[in-house]
Amino acid sequence: MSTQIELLEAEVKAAIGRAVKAGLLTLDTPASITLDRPKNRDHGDYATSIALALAKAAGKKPGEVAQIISRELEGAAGVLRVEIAGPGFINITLTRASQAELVLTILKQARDFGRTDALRGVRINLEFISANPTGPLHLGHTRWAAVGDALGRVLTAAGADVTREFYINDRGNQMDLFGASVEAAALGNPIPEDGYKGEYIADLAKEVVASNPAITELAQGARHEAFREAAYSLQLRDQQRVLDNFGTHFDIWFSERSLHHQGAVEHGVEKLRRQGHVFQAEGALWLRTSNFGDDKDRVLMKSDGSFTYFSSDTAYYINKRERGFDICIYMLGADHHGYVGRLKATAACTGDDPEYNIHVLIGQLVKIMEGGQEVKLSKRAGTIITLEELIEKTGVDAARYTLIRYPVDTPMVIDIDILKRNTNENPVYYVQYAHARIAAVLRNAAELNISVNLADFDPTQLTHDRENELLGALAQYPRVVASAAQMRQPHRIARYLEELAVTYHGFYADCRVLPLGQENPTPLHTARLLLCSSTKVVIANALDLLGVSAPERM
RNA sequence: GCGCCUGUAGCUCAGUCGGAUAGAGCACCUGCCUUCUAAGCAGGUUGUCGCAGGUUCGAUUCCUGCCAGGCGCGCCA
Repeated sequence: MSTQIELLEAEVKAAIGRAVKAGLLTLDTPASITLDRPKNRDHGDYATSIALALAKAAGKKPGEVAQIISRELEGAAGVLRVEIAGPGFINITLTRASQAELVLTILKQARDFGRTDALRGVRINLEFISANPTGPLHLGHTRWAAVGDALGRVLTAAGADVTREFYINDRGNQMDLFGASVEAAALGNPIPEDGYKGEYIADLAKEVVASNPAITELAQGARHEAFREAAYSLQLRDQQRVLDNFGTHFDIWFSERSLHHQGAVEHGVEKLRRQGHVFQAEGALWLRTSNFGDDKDRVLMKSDGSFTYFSSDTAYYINKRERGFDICIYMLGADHHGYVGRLKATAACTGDDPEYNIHVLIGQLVKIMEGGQEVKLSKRAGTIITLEELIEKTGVDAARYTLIRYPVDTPMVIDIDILKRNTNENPVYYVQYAHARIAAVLRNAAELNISVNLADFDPTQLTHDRENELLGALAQYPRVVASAAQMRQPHRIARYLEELAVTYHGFYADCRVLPLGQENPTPLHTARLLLCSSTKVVIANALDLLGVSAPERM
């Protein structure tokens, strides 16, 4: 079950333990050892700077500590050579065969290879997109549609129990304005001053009237409501359809209205009151969020007796926690970063630990280039690019991959023209190509009747540098998944995939996998074939975490 | 004014607890398919890691200040 890295880390730890026991070192054995994959191949298969880190505590020079540890480490399972370099790095070279065992591990675990239990048992509510149902999803939502979904998959792979949730902002002035806009379009009246003006409003109007011709005959008040509700339902369904096509699925579509209907807001206020952070001032009801780092206190109920949007937010958070979620992750756009303080403070007001129970990810905005120019997005002016349009232009895989490839706190620039090109200017093809290439090799191998029986795998066959590099890259995968989950950074999966693809392509160029001409299959052919097969498994698993397909042919 | 994010090659960007000679793609040049997918491989060119201090064996990474850009600071939703 353990990968070679984990085993080696345990060996290093054990070596330190032995040194301490023998009185060679006086210090506490560190809880974890970090092994790095050195960039320079002369530095062995793995390197650790643990001796440098422990030098001070041990009261010795780093070089001496490294000497002591490396002496204990020599002869450990699978270790071929231990060397000390520079100020005290310990460079470890493994026997080739011990590294090659990984192939069997991967092929046995197959789809489960890379899954960890880093977050086992943790119930996570992952909320993202949460758009108003007053228009199509646009590029602002797109980044989250891709990244949020990928994060959900990554957290699941790390063992967490994840629920993806979309909060429908179906309450308030925006909805009325939206309804009034559709109504006006249907009746041929001018769209209200602050109304929605996109073409889709006219389309919605037609659709509403087509499905219910009598709607225009209703009395004004009833008509207004009927238009709003009909348009709402159509628009929501449209959002769901588009997200479905994009491969982003939600477990729960949570209506803000339902929160109010079930009295959750009053319940939330009551809970906060019991915690002692609610107070009355200037005729309004406030939450003292400033006690927990917020810049100012927030109003829960206005002096006119109505609840604020903030009160919905707090109620919603409390509702999530009462549904049993340990961690609530929010994914918000940079234009909402002002919410972080109050959300965290709200969590603290309910008695939660804002460092653990709530996690707010802020995504910087996406800038779009097309035809060499920046495309300005304005819902008002109707110059939005919708998620659907982006998919039409680039395809789901290219769009998803590009959006996920960058950390969310970087403002990113997307050039539509580049995305449209099916060339390796888009790294997704480079990665997918590696997968398709392996698939082709495996197809050809099947025709040649080469054994892919695990029992015929001989790890000592894999002695080429390229094979060694590939094995090293494959061994990284589980820890990449774990760190992507822990850091909430799915882009790490994409970057890893690119590295793995580079390594595979290099291997492929230098290491012939199948027999040439009339040559008979040898154990080396089988070993390389199984190495290819295990690489294919890892690429497919990683692409799956991004929601990107792993094609058999390209 | 206060707060969050960003500043790394000509362009777009990577770079988990500080680690060895700072990386990738694109762009530009040169080689490699009469045998596994050339959407590939190999090689070449490209840097004041925004600036200035500090912390230490060691700083692109941590701390402080400054400069530049993006975004936000309602009893709006």
